[in-house]
Amino acid sequence: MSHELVKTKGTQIPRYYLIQRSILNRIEKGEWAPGEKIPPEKELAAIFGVSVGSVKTAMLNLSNSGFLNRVQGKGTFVAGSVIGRDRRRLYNFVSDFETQNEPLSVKLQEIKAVEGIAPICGYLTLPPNGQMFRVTRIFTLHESSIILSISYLAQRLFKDIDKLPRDFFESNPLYKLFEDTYKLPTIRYQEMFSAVQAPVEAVNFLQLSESVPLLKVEMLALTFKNVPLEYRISYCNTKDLKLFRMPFRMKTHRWGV
Amino acid sequence: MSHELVKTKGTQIPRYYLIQRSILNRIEKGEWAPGEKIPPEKELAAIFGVSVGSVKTAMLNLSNSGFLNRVQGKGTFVAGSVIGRDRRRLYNFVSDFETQNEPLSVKLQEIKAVEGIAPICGYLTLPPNGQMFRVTRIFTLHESSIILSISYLAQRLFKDIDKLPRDFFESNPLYKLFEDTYKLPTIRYQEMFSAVQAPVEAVNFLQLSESVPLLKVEMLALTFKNVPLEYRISYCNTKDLKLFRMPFRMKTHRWGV
DNA sequence: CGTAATTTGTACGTATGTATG
DNA sequence: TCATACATACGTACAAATTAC
Repeated sequence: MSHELVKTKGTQIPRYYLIQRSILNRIEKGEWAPGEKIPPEKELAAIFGVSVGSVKTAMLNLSNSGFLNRVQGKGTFVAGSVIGRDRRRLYNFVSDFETQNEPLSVKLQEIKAVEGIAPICGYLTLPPNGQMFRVTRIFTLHESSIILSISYLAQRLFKDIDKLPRDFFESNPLYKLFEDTYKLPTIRYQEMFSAVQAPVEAVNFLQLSESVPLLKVEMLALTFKNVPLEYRISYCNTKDLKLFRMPFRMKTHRWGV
Repeated sequence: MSHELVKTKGTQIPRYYLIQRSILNRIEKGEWAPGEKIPPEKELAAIFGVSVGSVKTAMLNLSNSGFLNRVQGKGTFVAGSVIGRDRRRLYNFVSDFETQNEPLSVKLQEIKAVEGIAPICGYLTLPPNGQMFRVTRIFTLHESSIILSISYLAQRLFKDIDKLPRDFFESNPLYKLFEDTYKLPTIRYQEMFSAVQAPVEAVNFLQLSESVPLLKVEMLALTFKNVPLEYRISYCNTKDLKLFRMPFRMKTHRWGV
């Protein structure tokens, strides 16, 4: 029994926190991959040389923060991307506060190697002439095009993504592709909202008769250690449907509030 | 010692959940008001006839969900509105992903009794000719007007709010006024985003030379039992600054991830 | 199909550490 | 310095879900 936590006496850092960090470290290094089962509480308690209670606290914290999924009777598993964690998506397109969410369908328009676009290289921590892929997609609802989405990815991280079959892009969300094929789960993301006059590409792709105001959403998706994965610009036609943010609810123990 | 939890044996509902509900119930009824100190763990354990551990679990859940604030050595206190819970606000106006948040200042433009505006009465669960107050405010940054914000409140809930001094509206956020003066904390809110051509009021108040695209944010703020408090339309000029959503982080125990 | 083994969930009791006033 | 109240930590027991036999 090799206790990994050599000593905590004399320190003010709680043991469960050290365990959290240790587990998270293994996940970040890919030692424990998304979907994988990690050792049970009792086993971890032995490994770390602490009580099951301390391991439980650590695992509950990591579960609450979305890094682990715990299932009674089965075990504890490494979670994937943030975005897919909740059953429902964070954003939906609705016509009113009361109406239900409508599912959008995706169509891949183009995937192309590009390089050196000024502010985007900065977001992706690439040099000014950095090699990127540009993924252009259209989101439609009932035959009408609602969103033009343009994603930029570092070629370094997503080798040969342009060789993948189109189907990969249309049957799954992009973050799922990152996670499954490239082992890069999305851990957090930032968003910026603004309103713009529709640029020409948007007028074409969204089949607008003229330049109308569009909701522009810029998103930066990051994985572990704040490494940027994707910078995305979405132009949303909010004439009929508006972008709705679900009220956030966190789960705590199994019986949340 | 009058045990409030008569029995849980034979049921599948955990004790800590019943305690949660009981505490939350007292808060909703105003028995324990925002800011007030609630009995310590040991005392509650005696009241409910359970162990301190069960009370702790219940209180941690309520703390994580934002209904309670716990301070080591002081006690547990009833929290106020969601919006002010985190130190930083959920939304900020920035020019770029990297830039820091800029503090906006508020100016009350007008507060007026109005009635029967079609979809808004529905949002506020008022009859079609319902009596409301309309609060018009301008948010500025460095002398330039960024946001025109129009709030609608039910007169029934906010009696004589139009008699309050202007200062009340300009020195504090609106949710703070709701909570402090009317004892109505904001428990959750929904938002809808869209892009619109600036309407005439916005052109005037935001001193626009012409009609430009504006980010329109509709918000519905709710208190306990999903009672609507405020329906707000914000027109944001995103020419220079964009609406930025902070990456969400939840706290679990004191030493979060 | 029932039974046992595994694993997490709930619950109790106790002891000690640490922040607050 | 001391009492109070929450935080951390241990150990134990049983319940409930899942899987394998």
